[in-house]
Amino acid sequence: MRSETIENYLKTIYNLSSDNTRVVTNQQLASKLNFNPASVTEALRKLHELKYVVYEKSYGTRLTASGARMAIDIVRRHRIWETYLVKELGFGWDEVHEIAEELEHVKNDKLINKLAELMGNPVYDPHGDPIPDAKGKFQKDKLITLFEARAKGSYRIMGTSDHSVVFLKYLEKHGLIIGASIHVKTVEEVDGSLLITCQKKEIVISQKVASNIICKET
Amino acid sequence: MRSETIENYLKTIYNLSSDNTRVVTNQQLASKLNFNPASVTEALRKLHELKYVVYEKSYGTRLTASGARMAIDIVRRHRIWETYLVKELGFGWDEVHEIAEELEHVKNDKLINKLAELMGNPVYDPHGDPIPDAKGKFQKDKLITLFEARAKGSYRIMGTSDHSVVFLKYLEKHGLIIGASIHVKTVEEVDGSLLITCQKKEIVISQKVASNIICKET
DNA sequence: ATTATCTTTTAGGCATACCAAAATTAATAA
DNA sequence: TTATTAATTTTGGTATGCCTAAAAGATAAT
Repeated sequence: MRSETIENYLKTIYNLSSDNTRVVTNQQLASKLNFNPASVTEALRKLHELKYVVYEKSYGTRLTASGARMAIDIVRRHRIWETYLVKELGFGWDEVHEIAEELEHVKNDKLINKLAELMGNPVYDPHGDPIPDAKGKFQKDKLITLFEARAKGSYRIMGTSDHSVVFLKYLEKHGLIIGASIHVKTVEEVDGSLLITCQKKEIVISQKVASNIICKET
Repeated sequence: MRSETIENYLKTIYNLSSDNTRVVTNQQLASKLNFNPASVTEALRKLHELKYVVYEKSYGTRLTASGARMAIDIVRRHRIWETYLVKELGFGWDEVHEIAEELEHVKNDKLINKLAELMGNPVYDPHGDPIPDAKGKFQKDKLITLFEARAKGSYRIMGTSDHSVVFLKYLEKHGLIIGASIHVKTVEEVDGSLLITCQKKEIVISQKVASNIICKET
């Protein structure tokens, strides 16, 4: 199999399986890749032989450890390139996806690591998606403001940068206390506001508030 | 035909034909591309249909205008990437060729032009090969020092930056006067010295001397 | 001019990666 | 449970781009 073919399948399976927690169906893959389902069946059988996926017929597919690693490496390349194009070359965040789709197939660790280093090893790309490091690990411990996070996912509140009574009362009212687990459900591009859940309640918080909440990914 | 296949053929034909001045044989292509001659025949017939080459059987091949243009665009992308990798990312000049071989296939004019701009639109790559501009033209009129040129080719001496009597006598002694045509035969990487011919005589000139001779490509 | 050599082309094959249509299997509803 | 519907797989087919071996054509030497 051509390496680009393998990469496109693994990447798509990874994205559809939400971090490899779910099994992916042939139909999902076929529609995402714009292929005929018959082609997907054929490809999956080969990927199974190559030990990149576990494929049980008429059931579904999931990535093996080596398949997931390869997928994460592709994701890293894609997101580093997107970040580079936006931050260093001045592209708009909406025009970089297609270019990164091609650049991601250039497999050279030194190149990607140098680009990452040049930008201070960013942890999120311009769309707010997390960038795995060279070892394939997603940053989870670094403290960031909720504004910097700008990504769907789960976080734990670790502190605030605004210590005024007004602000702390506001947080307390919504249960946004230190140690609380929150979940970012949507990120509004227009004004940077976030829709989050905290203790089963949904709250919309503004960019301003978000930028004063210090948290870490969980 | 896959665009990468087309590009690899056109690029190779361009390089073998020395700026499209000669006709290229199937065997030359086959050995350069590490393909069987039979495969080359087949590909050339398709490239002829696609109007990228003029191919007469058992004679040879040359690029059409559109084929040459495409080849030059590939050369531009390749050389811009090589320059970028060396100058901006700190790669060694000897390790960038393979990476550029992959990056050159990413066709996005805006990307290449931004990279070029970032570097001040360089006219030579780290190996001393000329970089065509976005319109496919090679720089020929710009005045440069012979040191900057660092490339095999023909030049005309247009002046000097060192006007001392000693220097001018030195030049005169070797016939390196204003208006003289010279030809750079080899560039010594170690010390930047050049082996040139001037009026049929061979002369080695140091980097120091070269950097005081102003010339233009002819 | 004829033979020997070298190059190019033809002919037939193979793997990849896609497709459409038919057959099978699984899921859902009556 | 059976019928219906939906998803998956099988079967057979296509274009691409490479291959080898044999045939044809061009070149060079005697």
